[in-house]
Amino acid sequence: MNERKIKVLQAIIQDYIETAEPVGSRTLSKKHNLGVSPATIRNEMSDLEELGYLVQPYTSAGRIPSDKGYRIYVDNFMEIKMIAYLQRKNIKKKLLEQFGEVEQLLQHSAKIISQLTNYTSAVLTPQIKNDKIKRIQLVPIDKYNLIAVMITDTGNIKSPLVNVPDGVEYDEAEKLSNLLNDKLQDKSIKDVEINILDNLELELYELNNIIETVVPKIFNFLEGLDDVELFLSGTTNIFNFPEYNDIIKAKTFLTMLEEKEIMTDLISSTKNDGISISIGSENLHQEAKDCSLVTATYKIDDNIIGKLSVIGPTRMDYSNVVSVVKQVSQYINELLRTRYK
Amino acid sequence: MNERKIKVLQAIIQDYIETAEPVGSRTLSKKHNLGVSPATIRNEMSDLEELGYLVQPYTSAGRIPSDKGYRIYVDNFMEIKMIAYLQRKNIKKKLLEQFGEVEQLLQHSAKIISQLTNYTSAVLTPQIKNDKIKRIQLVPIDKYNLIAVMITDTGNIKSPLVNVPDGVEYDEAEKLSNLLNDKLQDKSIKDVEINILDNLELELYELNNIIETVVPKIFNFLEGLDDVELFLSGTTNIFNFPEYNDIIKAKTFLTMLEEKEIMTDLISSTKNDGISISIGSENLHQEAKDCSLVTATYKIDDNIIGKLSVIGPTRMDYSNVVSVVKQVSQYINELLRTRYK
DNA sequence: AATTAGCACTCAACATGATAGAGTGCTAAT
DNA sequence: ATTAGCACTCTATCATGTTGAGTGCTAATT
Repeated sequence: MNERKIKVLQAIIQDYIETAEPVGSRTLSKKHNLGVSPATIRNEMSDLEELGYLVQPYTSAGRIPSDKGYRIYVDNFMEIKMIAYLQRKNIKKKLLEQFGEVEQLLQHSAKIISQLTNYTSAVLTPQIKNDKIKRIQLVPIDKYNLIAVMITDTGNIKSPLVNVPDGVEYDEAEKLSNLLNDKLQDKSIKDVEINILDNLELELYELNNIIETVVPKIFNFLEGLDDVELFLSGTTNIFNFPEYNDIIKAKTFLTMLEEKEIMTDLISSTKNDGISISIGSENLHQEAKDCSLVTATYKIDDNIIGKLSVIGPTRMDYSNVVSVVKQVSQYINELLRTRYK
Repeated sequence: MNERKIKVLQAIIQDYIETAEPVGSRTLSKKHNLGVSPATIRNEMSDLEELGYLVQPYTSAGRIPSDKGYRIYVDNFMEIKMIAYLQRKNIKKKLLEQFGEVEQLLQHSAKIISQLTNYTSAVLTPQIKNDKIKRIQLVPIDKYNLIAVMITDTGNIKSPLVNVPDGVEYDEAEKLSNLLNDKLQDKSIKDVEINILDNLELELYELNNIIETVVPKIFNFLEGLDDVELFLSGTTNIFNFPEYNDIIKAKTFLTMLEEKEIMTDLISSTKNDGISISIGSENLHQEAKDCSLVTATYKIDDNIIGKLSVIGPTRMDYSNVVSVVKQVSQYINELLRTRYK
């Protein structure tokens, strides 16, 4: 790989990202003045193909980058521009405007990212099951209903309604509330187990029948908590790209987006620090073999708790996407840090 | 409109719904044995076109139903089959399985409807701003944070986190809690106004600075509550239909689905009892001029609180869709009634 | 030894033209 | 009032030819 090969490869990739057309030697020598004739470029291209960085859609067509080509580009040649000051300010403003609950913030981040990149963005919420319960309190509504309010160390609030057919008095609820708080505080949700029930019954035997109805319901609720949520935004953006002019391709892509499990897998299997890029066949699922993902993490308390991702064709403007994703994730981190410390 | 015209129209509509191909006189006389020759059918078709029930995509093609044609079919000729017993049981089972919070139930209903109909389904959640506050309670988390738990008469639970920079004591929170409860109970959310603040300050002057931080935050939260939420399911189902083989049509449709305002308008502008069908150009928005909506309402407390809808091409299997939507909405009503009474 | 001009060859994309087939509307016969 | 017969219309499809961007190889040039 001499200097010139690198230049040629880089030029081809940039051109292809821009035009979506296979790049030929003549076009290349015209646009990017490499100082050599098309014939020379042809030879280099032939070499690059042999090395696996380029492919030819058919004989006597121009070349397009292979997954391996994108990979070497992304790892070695790509320049990441800093996002413009005004745009940065704008992102921050928009994020602050919408910062009610954490989920709102994330949903809105997805929207901002898809608008700025023109691709589809996907955000994974924190894995709430790893959260520790910070406080739990039973709030009576009437004789037969109460709300079990819980807040976790990462600021997640859950408040399921619990029905008590036999009725419950105010002071009973309070007693049970205190007891639950003692037992569950600082436990992570997935560690809460049903056998805690037995301990409770021993300690507070006069409330046995209430405990027996309320506690299992809370456990069931915690059990049933969706592990992560997935927010999508800009799903129709793919219609901007010629690779999805084929109705079957478009359908396949959109169907994949609808499958929460696949998306969750794709996103959460990326590496856990900084920006991670996974290209075409590198992806965990066959369904995403024509797509690339650019993923960032966001944290609270120095624990990784979620990821945000851009998904689009492998012919993606990686440089721009990386800078947007990086910036937004950085702001989310800032906002979450100031909020929950 | 003699008897025979009706039969011909009906046959054309059913055939077109099934095949998506313009229906010609010969095909028609073969499939549905109407007892007359193609030539006679041709004459009837010509009449029906003049009456506005049919249109011809181009000279010398078969006929397809116009919006007006579908309308008369839906209003007068359509038979609605009762959905099969086993299927009914299955719907109920699935709904019960997933009945945690109301929102979950609705989200799941959307999924069931889209699966059973093969179209896209959209569900509008209750207009929470019309709900009355049943109970409000402040739950302290630590010195600087508390959760304002609210439950409404329709069973909606909201629990925003409220930050109190100056700190708040346990008993202060309780006092304020009781006061808020007194003042806000049975008020509808949209009637809660900021000037209530002033009254509170007069009554509980020793808590002035806490009231000043906490109460406005709760008001802001209530103000900012999204009026309705929209759940979609089966958005990629449209790719099953030849009318969306055209990439532009597909894009237009999916883009419309992404626009919450349009969808909310379309659905909520339908009539408020029983099943409502709106066909093509009858729809409120230009964007939906090739679509039909079949919409049902669901209620709690005899107040209409939400709608569920199927959206698809005007060439929709109205009969089947109506029966599914009717059945699901009925079950939702049942479940909500037993739950919140 | 590296570069490049020249040239024959390849292949998708597009335009053209011919044909088949489903359908219509009209007229005259039943 | 109904229908058979017929000329006509229009789309869809297929084969054919042309264009143009691109390649790879060879021989000439630097």
